[in-house]
Amino acid sequence: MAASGRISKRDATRRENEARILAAAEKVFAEAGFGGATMQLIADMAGLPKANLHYYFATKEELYRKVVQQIFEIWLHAADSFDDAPGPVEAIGAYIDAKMEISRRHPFGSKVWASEVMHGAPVIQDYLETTLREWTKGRAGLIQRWIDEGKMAPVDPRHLLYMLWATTQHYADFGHQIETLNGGRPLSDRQWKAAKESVKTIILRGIGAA
Amino acid sequence: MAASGRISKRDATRRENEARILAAAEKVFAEAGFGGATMQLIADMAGLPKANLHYYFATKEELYRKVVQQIFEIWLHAADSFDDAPGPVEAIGAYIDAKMEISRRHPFGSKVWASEVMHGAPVIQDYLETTLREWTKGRAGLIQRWIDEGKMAPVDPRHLLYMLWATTQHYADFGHQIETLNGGRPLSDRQWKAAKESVKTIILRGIGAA
DNA sequence: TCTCTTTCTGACCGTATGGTCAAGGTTGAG
DNA sequence: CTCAACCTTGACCATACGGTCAGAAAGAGA
Repeated sequence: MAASGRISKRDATRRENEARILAAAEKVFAEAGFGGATMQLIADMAGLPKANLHYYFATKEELYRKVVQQIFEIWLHAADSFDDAPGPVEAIGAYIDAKMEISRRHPFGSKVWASEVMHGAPVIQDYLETTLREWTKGRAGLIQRWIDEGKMAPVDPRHLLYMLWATTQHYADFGHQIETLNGGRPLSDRQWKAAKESVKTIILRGIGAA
Repeated sequence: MAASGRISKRDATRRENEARILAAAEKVFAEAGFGGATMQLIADMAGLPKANLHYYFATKEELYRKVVQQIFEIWLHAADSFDDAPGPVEAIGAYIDAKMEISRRHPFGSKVWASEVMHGAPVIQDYLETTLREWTKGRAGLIQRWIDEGKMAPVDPRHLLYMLWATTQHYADFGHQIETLNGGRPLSDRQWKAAKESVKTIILRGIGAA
């Protein structure tokens, strides 16, 4: 029974299996693309028989959709940093920090998202047209207000947002390239910190807010 | 015979067919990913029977490799802008212009490249380790010199380069998202110009070179 | 025109993939 | 303990895909 806070063994197993599958799927979709990913590979990586995947997720599309949605949630949540800030320096600084952290912690998710958008967003087009459009409109308005109040230089708010997305996500999506150019080694803690600082410094100075 | 400047009908056809196939392949690989792309679809788009593709390109991998190489060439060529410039403003300004123009003219190529790198660069890893590594080292050194000469603010040259790549390529790779946020319409000439200016303004001011 | 080489193509093949299913196991409420 | 609901899985199926091939067509040189 689930009426109390008690979770039954069934519920626990279900949750764990779903989580395992989603994690494996995220990785496989990121590394092979939707077309290149196979249910068998995801199953192996999750340590479950393939038929079991289809018990939890009827089709490959459905599984993929869940993965993409999961990422979108994380994405949106990072935007909170943007809100409760008095001005552009704090807001954008915190947003860059948050998004860089996501790039570091969820590189697979970022890649799946990038892949989805690059392929014309067949699965999450409606999100783009509703949630993301709203979000963008709101933040662009906020930035415009800061400009009007003289808190930053007059730049096109939308292109600034694109720049923030591009720059931060690049560290996840092109992580392999960066790693190669770093002598084949992943960025160290110190290097990640330097990356964050570089991005923040250039952009904040670039918008005349530092 | 081809000893003279004369091109035989055969050579002409060959060239045209290869070009058609490569163009179709670029588009299909960009829109579906390597795994999602099918030789049949590429063939249809090129207006040739599938078996004919295999006459010109033995395998799907070989065709894909050619597509990626083609892009890499264009990529490198854009870097010329970087060289014959007296200082950061001219060099980086011209580089941004060139790369934005590529994003606009070759969005499919950019996507294929992004996809390739995101999947761990299985095909062009050697290019990353040789040509790109050299190129990056050279430009980073150049930027460092400008910093030492007081022509720009002290920023990490590599992270600046990543920022340039990320920002400019974003307009190709995430073009669909940008289009959606633009009310479903592709960016107009005017908007592309504004994009270029925004990027240049923010980055050049960001590195204290404007 | 004749002949040799290159190009073209419909039909075909083996394989891998997404998805199904029926039978058997496990869990938990009453 | 019982039974219904839920979960697990090996075996199976239809399809679609990359790639092959034999022979027809077309071009180039003589």
